[in-house]
Amino acid sequence: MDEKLVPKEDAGRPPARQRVTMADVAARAGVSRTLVSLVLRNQPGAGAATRERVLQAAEELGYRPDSAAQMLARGRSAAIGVMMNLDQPFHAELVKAIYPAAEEVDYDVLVSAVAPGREEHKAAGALLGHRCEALILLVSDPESHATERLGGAVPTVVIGRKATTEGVDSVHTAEAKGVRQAVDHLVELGHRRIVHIDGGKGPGSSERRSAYRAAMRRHHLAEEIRVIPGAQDEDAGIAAGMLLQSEDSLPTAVLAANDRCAMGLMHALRSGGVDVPGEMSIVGYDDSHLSHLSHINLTTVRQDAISIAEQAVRCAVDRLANAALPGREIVLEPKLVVRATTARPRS
Amino acid sequence: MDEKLVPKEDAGRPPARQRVTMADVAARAGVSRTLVSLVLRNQPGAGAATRERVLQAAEELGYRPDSAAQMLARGRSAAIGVMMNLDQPFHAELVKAIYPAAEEVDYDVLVSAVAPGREEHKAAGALLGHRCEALILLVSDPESHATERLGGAVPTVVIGRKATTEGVDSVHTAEAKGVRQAVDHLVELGHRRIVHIDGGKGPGSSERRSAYRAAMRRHHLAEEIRVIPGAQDEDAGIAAGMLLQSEDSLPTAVLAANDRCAMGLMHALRSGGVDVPGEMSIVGYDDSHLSHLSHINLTTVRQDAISIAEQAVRCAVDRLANAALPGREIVLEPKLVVRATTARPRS
DNA sequence: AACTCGATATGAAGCGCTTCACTGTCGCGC
DNA sequence: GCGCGACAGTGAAGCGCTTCATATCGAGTT
Repeated sequence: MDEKLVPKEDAGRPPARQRVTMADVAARAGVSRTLVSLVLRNQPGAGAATRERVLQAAEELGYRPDSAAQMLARGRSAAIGVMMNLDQPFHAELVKAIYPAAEEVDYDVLVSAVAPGREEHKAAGALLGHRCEALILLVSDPESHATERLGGAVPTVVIGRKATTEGVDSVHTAEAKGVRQAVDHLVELGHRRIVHIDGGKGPGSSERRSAYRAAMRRHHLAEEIRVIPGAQDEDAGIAAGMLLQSEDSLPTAVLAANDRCAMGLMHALRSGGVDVPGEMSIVGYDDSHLSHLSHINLTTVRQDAISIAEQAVRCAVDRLANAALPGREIVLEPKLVVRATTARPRS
Repeated sequence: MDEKLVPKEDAGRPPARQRVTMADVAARAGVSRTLVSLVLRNQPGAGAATRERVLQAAEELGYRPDSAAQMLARGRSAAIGVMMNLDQPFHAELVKAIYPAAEEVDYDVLVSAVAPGREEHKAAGALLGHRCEALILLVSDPESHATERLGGAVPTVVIGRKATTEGVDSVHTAEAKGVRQAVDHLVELGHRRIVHIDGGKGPGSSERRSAYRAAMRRHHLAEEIRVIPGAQDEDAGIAAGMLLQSEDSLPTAVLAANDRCAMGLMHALRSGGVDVPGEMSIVGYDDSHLSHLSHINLTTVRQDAISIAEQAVRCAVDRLANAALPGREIVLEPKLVVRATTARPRS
């Protein structure tokens, strides 16, 4: 008899705090497990008094539903998986925005990060193992198209670049437009020698590169086109800054790969005694934390993390409702934020 | 008969890609589900040929074990939950280091981030719902002691400060020692007017504050003690930089709350024409990405994310093996990294 | 008085997996 | 030639939950 009651405690171990289960709550409230289930999910079917009793019992026992069991029983996880890269501050912004957006449509969020020794397919694989119903991939390597196929039939949204797989949605900003706005702004101020430090193989950089070229041509500045190979970090900006200063004459404006790159550039220039924006104007990209800072006050192109997140979640949910939807590409408008690092050229 | 075989497709919906389950793999390989389970977990008990056949069947079907079902059946999740704050770059470092450390001891990692509208107890609660066997809390608010109690009997490790709850372990660096090293270094260089910009209510800042005071006293510099209230971000550094420049005379050295704060300070000083380290030496705290950068080259106090992560995982695992362990406090040695922002005072 | 009905409650089945106890089948030693 | 252990493989139970079909009952309806 009591073997049945205490099946787990034979192993000589201390009483081994058993998990509080629904049955415990049911017993304490003197009702069936089914009813506990109903009450805890706010489903109708229980009387007010009973409901109260159940809630109290749950509270007293510190009951917490087991999400694994829930999902198994329900046949769905009610979770959206998000793959991110911890090195990218913008990813952090996106994830922060995805949480509320997913909650809005009653989904949990599972985060899986790419880390050294934990490549994209591993990170995304973990999400699939947890039976996430949809995947949102914040890619950092624009070449890694394999990951977006990993999901197979699971609705997948790629953030940061166009998806290349049939049936995979994507959300990103119109890089070209942002770059064009930046170039237009500089040209309007009177700049002609506008250099671009590119983002190497980072997300969006090839688009930005060609948009820069196109924008320059539109202003009949084809001869002034100059792309300095870079990356999306401070070091690239510093390197570019030193390169430029080692040359005969400085350009009057630089369009950096992103804010971090712009920061590095500014640092290098100011250390070298170059006045920004007096002698050189600088435009960043991202409108990250950095750029707001009072003394930095970087002119930059803003990508709106909140709308991106909302759109991505919406894509996922729509496709969840109708898997046959054709792949969508949602392109958001970036916005040039003019601050203090751009001005008329001196000459 | 065939009702049994296709129980789900009656609902008029399109064939509804069924999840590939172990039974599918078993059928295709012509063995029992049990055997598939064994093979997939590399357990002995299957012949080499069969094993091969099963693996191939799984491969062909794109089978992926359902971790919820696994955990339900096993009675354990084999996962460690990590609560982090996406705004803290150092948390990112820690999480990156926790992944491999956990893998080492055969645990998965579940990440749950604090975000606007998703407070600590919610983030940690989600982890508990997923039945994480242990919790690692990367706290950003040193006052939020309630979260560490949330886990109840679940092994909990707090990173970043001392735990205040019985039976909760903690891992952090010896703030005092790091600060002392920094002050010693500055004093050795000949500085006497050493100011500290504190980190407000950020993690570790009250410890650093009092360690600064103590270190100054040890050098008989009690009269020079000066703490400027700040925060752990660039803005605080900028504000402090402007404040200092508005005064009659500058101190010769500043110990900043952290690297970001130091960055802001440097920015403000250099914009104001103050030479670093010529006129003023600066020491940061964290040894984040930023400080390595060639042109920044910040002297700073390193906290070793990798060891912290390893220790935290070890604490969790140890307590998992023996819940009755007394609460441990693991204090790691910080290390002063001398770079280019500190030098002898000019005078 | 027999009935229907909504509100409240229950039991049993089953989600996909692991585990445990078990069945065959060999090959080997005595 | 028989028993025995090792190996290969199986079936059934059960993890904690949801869901479906069903039971119970007092109040209205006819």
